[in-house]
Amino acid sequence: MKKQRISDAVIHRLPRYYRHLDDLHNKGTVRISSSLLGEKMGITASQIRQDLSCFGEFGQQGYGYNVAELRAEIGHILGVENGHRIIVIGAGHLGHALLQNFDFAKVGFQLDTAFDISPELIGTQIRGVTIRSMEELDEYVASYRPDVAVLTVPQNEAQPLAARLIELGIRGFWNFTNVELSTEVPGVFFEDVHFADTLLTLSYRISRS
Amino acid sequence: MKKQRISDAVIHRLPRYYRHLDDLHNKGTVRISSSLLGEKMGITASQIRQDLSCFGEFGQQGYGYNVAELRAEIGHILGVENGHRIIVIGAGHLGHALLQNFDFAKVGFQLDTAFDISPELIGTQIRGVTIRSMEELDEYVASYRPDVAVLTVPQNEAQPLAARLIELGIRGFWNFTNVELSTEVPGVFFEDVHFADTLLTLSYRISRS
DNA sequence: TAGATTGTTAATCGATTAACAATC
DNA sequence: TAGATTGTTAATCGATTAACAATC
Repeated sequence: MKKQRISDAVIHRLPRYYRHLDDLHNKGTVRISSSLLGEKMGITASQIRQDLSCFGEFGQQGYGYNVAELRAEIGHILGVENGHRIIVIGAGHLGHALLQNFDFAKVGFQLDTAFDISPELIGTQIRGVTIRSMEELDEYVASYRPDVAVLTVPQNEAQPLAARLIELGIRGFWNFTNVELSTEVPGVFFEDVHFADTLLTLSYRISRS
Repeated sequence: MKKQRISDAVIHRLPRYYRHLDDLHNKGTVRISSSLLGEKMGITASQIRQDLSCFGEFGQQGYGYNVAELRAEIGHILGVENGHRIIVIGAGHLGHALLQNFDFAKVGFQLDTAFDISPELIGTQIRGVTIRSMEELDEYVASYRPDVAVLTVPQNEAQPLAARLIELGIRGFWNFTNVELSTEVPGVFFEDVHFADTLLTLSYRISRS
């Protein structure tokens, strides 16, 4: 096992490994070789072994990998056992869709609560999660200290809201607004989900085929 | 201008360029140099010039790039003027959120119609888009020939549905189900939006900071 | 044991960055 | 003109692939 900085390319493949291993696991597959997994994922066996070697030795010569074990190891690397706590800010259509459909627990997140400004929504529940007033936000975050905030608010509110939350100790943002967030504060991370970008990539591809 | 295969890395940066240029354009910025744009985007000026050189010469020595012009050029490369036609399949929470909030026109797509199985939804409209019965799907696609389908249906329906749509001539899939789609048919493209992957990346980062 | 498959080192390939002549 | 900044070529860096000894 080499001990070095993990490249972004590797980090971005980890969730994919996790997803595919989870898939195999659910199908009852007990063992898998790097070549078979590579075939399934459309990457080389070499790359898989190289990637995994950044984190340890999880396989066995002549056998391959135990699916359940490797899945758990990668889950561990990704931090799914850390019980990170998450809140949703903005319960409009998209926020509502996430609250209703997205399985936060499956990726190891504990969904605590949601916030919105709309009086009709405040006090209601979606799948057991209470929607609170934005006025309670500061106090809530200060006392319950969630790790991550999902931002499904209007564009122009995103950056100031993020700044406010960073000050209150939030360390991760799952950002669905179409702005790229940033901060000077170290140890704070953003994952910007730009829907339009992927659709434009698709547009590019079908435009020249 | 070098004429060669465009790498995925470049293709994935194009929408970002487009977004940032659009942003500058909306702010009234007339010209921008590669170094200033790079600063804004967090990449090197060299990379921007190298990327753009794959498609042509859009700048001027000593001046930089005209924002409106470069924005239009990249839009053209991405195919936003092609008026691609798109349909949404599945008008549950996520499909509904997209219909309600996502600006398809802004990325050059013409949103034709949506489909769902729910009798309560069929016949209703969301932002002027009619929701039709899934039973009309084949006939509709066969006669109106949309280019792209947005898949916001249950996981297990995704792959067979995609196969069916490919046969009917759909060439692009904006896939929000958590399965990776594939086909043998050439000229068909998939953009899988895996929400969980980005959240897991975030989990990884906050777990080790 | 023989076959399979790992983890790792070395080789290759490609992408990013630097440098600079050309020129607006 | 002088300064700025491009497009492109060359240099560097890093990521992917290939190869193989180790070993289950």
